Amino acid sequence: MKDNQKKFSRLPLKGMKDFYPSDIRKINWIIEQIRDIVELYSYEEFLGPLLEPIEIYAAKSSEELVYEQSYYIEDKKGRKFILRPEITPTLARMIARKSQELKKPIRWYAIPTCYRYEAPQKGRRREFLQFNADILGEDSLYAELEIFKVSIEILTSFGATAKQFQVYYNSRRFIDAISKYILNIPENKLALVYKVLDKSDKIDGTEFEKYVIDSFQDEYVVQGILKLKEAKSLEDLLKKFDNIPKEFYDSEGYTEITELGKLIKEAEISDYCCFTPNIVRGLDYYTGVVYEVFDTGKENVRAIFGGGRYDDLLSLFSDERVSGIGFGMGVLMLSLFLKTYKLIPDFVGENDYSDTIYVASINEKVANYAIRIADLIREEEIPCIIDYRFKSLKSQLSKASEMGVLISIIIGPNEMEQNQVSIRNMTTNEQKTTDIGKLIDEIYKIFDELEDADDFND
RNA sequence: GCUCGGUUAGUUCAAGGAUAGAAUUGUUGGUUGUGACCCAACAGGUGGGAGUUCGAAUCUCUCACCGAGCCCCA
Repeated sequence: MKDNQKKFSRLPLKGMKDFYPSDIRKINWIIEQIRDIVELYSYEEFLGPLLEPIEIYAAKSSEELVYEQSYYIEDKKGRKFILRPEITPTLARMIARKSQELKKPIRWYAIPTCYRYEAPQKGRRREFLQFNADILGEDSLYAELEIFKVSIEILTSFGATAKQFQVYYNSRRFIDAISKYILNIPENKLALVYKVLDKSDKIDGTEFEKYVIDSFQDEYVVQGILKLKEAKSLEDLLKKFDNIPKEFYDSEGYTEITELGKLIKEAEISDYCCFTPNIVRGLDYYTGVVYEVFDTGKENVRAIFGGGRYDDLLSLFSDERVSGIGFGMGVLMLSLFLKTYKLIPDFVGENDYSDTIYVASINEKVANYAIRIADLIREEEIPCIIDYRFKSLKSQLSKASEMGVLISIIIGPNEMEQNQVSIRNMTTNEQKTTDIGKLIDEIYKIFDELEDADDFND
């Protein structure tokens, strides 16, 4: 009889995803690899609450935006909280709380689940994992260099090459200097310059030109911005301008870019890095060097990840000035990149039972004995599965074989009486009966044989 | 929020108004304590709602969801 009751939808909520074991295996594999890299650089993991007060996000952008594009919840007292759309404000809060106590520079990373109420699309979901790493309290450009190196190493550790991705960097201070000393743009229009440049890669040539003209009526400025968009290198860019004043060359922005270029060269990561004057990033709080990592191919147009330097991150929470540089990376976007270049090996998604022992029992009378045997094996930290069907040995071994188990243990009344077990090598069909005391040794022996056979095959 | 394309067993696909099929997966079995092949049985489906129609998986509308993009992107 079927009941006619309506069943609920099996799908997760819009923009959310169910992670089955095979999905989790891939995600974990990716995350572990990233973790290995940042821990080599001695970054420490932190994490904060999923809920935060709305103000700490609203302060950075308009409150409307936060309400429109965030999940927020109300507690029983009617207070509104936000499901974190990013973790940087939480980081700032946590640093501000203990800034006197924490040794600088601070190197921290986090892998928070974040939420944004937006239309899902390629590389973007409403619930997503983000990897963040930041250095705080290190003002020198070596911090930038380190962040670049970490970014590059994360990707190369997966096997990605300089042909597949590039770090495009710039400095907002450099744009400031160009604007101020060369283009004579008033300071209150700087934000507009950032905004226009941020658009430059997103809309095509003629439309962009129109957009620039609409934004700045001045012909000289318009030409200047177009030069910023087109320049392939620093020298190339500066060649396009006549009469560059000395103040420009003395400016913080110019020296920062040239210094950083030098550091990149010395660190031998020039192949991966490229100065690109139209990279500015959308975020308001960036003040210095900004960068984005792009897939160089056509398949993933979006940035894989990006970051930059922010000088007064703590300002929301304290008067103390701590400068930081960091990046945030969507794990989903990274996995798309890795998939594009086939950098996730097939075995990652598959469950591996090759180190697992399968215990099959002839009948239920030996169940207790079988459980004791399994515990013995687990005490050795060897994974062990018991088949509780106690049916035909045929079906039990068949199951073990299907799963890819390499060693099975067979237990019946005969073995139990003698305090023995039968141990079967599933690849060679060799089977022997031994005393319980020798079980573990026998298991290791078979594992060794299997490994040798494996080496021989290679 | 907008535009376009989708939605049929767990999965991949058929059926283009009348009986929804296959492959694969899953479960069980193929006789006493020995797996991989093979065989059999069983299980499992038209996203929700409304309309047109004698009759709708199929045509129309609508909602939901999925996908590609746009806007946005902390």
